[in-house]
Amino acid sequence: MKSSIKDLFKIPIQNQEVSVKGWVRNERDSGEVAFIVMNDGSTPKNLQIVVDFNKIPREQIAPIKAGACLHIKGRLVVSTGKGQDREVLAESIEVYGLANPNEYPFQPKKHSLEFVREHAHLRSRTATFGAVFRVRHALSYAIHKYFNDNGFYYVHSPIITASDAEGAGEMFQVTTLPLENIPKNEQGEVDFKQDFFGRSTNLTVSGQLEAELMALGLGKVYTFGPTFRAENSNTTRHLAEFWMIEPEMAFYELDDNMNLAEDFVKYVIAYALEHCADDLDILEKRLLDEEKSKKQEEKSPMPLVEKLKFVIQNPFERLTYTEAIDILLASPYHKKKKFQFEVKWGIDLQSEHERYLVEKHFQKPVVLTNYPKEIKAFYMKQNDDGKTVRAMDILFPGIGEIIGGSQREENYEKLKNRMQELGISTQELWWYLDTRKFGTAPHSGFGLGFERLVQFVTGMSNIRDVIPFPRYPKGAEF
RNA sequence: UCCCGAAUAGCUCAGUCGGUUAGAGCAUCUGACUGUUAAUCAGAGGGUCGCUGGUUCGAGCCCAGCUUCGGGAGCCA
Repeated sequence: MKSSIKDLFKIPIQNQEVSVKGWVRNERDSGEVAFIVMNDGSTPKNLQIVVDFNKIPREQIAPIKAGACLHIKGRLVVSTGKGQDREVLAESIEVYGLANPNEYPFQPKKHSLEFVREHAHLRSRTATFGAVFRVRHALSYAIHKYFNDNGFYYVHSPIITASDAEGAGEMFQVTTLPLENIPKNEQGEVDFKQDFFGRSTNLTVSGQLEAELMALGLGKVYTFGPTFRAENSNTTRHLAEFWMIEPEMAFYELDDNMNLAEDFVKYVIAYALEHCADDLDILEKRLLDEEKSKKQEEKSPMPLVEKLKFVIQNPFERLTYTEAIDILLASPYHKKKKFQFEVKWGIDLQSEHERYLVEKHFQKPVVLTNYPKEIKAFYMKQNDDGKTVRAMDILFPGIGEIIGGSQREENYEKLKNRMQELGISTQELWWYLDTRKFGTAPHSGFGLGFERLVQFVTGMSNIRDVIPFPRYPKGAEF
């Protein structure tokens, strides 16, 4: 295998011949020598190339500017300058591709995230986004490792589905019908019988229902794939295309589900801390720099790495929805009428309420359980009180709900009745109901928005900056 | 989708009360410098002030609409 810059930082420095390929971050000359700062994406560290004009003519490196791609052959030596322990004395330079400085968008200076976002096709070459995407990879790998090591099977839920019953949001229609001449039936409705699947289909909003089918046969499974919402959401926390992790476990009850969720999320954060220390260091400095101009109350209470360590070292606070409402009602915020939305039992908690609980009251992740059934999905297991369901949401500081899950209703009659109450077609979801008809079992699961996890770990405030090519309303350019 | 804010050089931004030739830092280019760390120093080039329309003797500045971006909210993960 060819050696990367990451490798070159690990080997002993012995004046040996090395080959470096990468992109120029910065270039400067000083009298008889020039310095080229190179990065190849393998590590956040840059490698300094020293060019002696007695060996390589000045004219040859004159056109080399930030953004160019080079192949350097030279010797790995101890650096005589400060700031790095090693550097490469160039013996030959092959130019793979120059970058015209009048056109290449990134200059050797600080850019705003907004500007870099507009050049998403090139942003993996920047220090910040290199770090974000390496951390994203590490988290992704850690997720698979965790589940694999704990006896879960990775199942692939379909991207195209016919079910629209989950009610998770607006969906993207999938069709081969000609848009300029849509076939209609005798009632004047769109005739989906002529469509590719012979029925109306859409991009999946969740793999949960399919994961349940698989769990009730394989035991413990998880999905990790793209999901789609056609909501007109313009926020720093929503995407039209995002990746979701959805474990589903037979014979797990609500407490087992909570234990798993907490252990899982702590594991993947710990993995990132262990394997992405350099990247997290860059991201922590970036965040501190970004927050310099903010008011004290808007600043993060602790630096990024400290925050991540705090989360994995302390138990999450667990309480019921009812207890949470009581805390909110007794809070000084409520008494001073600082909440914009009314607090009373039965409401769906607003962002401001979740933030109060997580950031002000407990100051750590919070797990809320046993929500009113009216504000939760049809498939959640109903409690004996007739009012609540066995739901659990994990709330994180800064990003709100990161995990939503529940024990599922395994009783055929109760599930069917609840679907009918909510006007969900039991005929369309006959296959889902079948699992309760044949050998039903208690089971539980949860969903985790992957990008929100990446946001939390990297400290990036906009979700569009933690996925390489974000999809959002009016945004699908790259 | 709703509320608030913004759009001026390649980037980040300033631009006073509506008034002559629209500025700065960085980047770029030219030159200087025997090892720099976002090098430094000297000089130069670089503008359809987001778009459309309006008010006015006169608009970067005022008004309206549109577009895009940012912050917050809703929907949610």
